[in-house]
Amino acid sequence: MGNNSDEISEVIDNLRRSMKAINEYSKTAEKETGLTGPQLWAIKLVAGSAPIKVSDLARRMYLHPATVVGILDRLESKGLVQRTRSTEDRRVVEIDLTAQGRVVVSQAPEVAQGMLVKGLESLSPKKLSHVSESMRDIVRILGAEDFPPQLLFSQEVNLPLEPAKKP
Amino acid sequence: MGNNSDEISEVIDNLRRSMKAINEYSKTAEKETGLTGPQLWAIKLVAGSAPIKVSDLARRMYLHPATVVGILDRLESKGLVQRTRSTEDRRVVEIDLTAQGRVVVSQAPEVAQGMLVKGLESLSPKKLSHVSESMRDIVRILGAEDFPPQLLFSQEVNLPLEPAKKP
DNA sequence: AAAACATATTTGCAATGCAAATAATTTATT
DNA sequence: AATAAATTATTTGCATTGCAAATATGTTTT
Repeated sequence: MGNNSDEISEVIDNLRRSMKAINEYSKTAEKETGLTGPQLWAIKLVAGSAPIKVSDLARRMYLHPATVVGILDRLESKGLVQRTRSTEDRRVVEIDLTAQGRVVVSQAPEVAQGMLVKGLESLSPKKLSHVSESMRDIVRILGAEDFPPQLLFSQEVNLPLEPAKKP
Repeated sequence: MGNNSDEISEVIDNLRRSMKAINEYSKTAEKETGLTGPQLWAIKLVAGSAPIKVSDLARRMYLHPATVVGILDRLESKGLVQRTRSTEDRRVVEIDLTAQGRVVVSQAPEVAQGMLVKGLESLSPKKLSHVSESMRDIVRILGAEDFPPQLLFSQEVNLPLEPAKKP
């Protein structure tokens, strides 16, 4: 170490800045939609793969089912989601968006993701590949290769961890 | 857009993975120290610049003073910090570490930061400069250049936003 | 049929976080 | 000097997140 030290601490600062910025933008989205972060996250996940079981939703959010039940209670009381007990397996509850919920989701900004997509698209291919490689380095350093991505702008990521339903 | 799309979504995934990893490590640190994230954060800030006023601490944590008071209550009841009312300005309360608090801070792992420092140090200078530049790009994309870094391993960052005390 | 398992929920708890009100003190204004 | 205004920390009240443990109901396995 020695003269790298400034560059290193700059990288870490910038990582923290990015995290803070992403969280801030998510806070802005909260204000615009009237939903809290977890609520927004949950409703977007629902929007992406409705109908979804409570347990699956909890799995994707890495939260305890009891926590998700609370979040769903609040979303339901705002009229944004609805629960229906499955007829196939009467233990499970399927979560769906209401019409109002669809409106909210469609208007909810995806600010951080949106900015990132737009900004990254504007980079030269060379620069983009540097960024891409750098993020891989950071992920490797953090030993986070196996962390599943959490909340994405594309719908077909984040497959459920459970086996598919039976025929 | 088009064929960049995979690379872009990979960057975003990796950014999220990193954030998640950093948060997870902070959770681990919580378990080891018996302190919650905000408590650990607060006590480290105190350690870095004790004695510190409540209002300064709140400013540095970007939290409402009332919130910080609650955190300090819990740290104080664990015997890790102590409050002393300033004699110069009897409105202000100075926060200090207790001996026990110093022990906790000295043993508290800085996992995420530690791993990053170590990992970044092991990169070749060329790679490090790519990483460094890439993080600058991301910060610029997010418009986060002016976000102050929050929680650093070095003590002399994060200067208070208030004017210096008068002579 | 009984035991084991799975699913969602309820209850009870602790912590974060804010806003508004309050008490004490200092600074500014008249 | 007296009053008004501003600052500092705190208290109170509230909503939310988050978990663990217990419960109710239903399904699968033995």
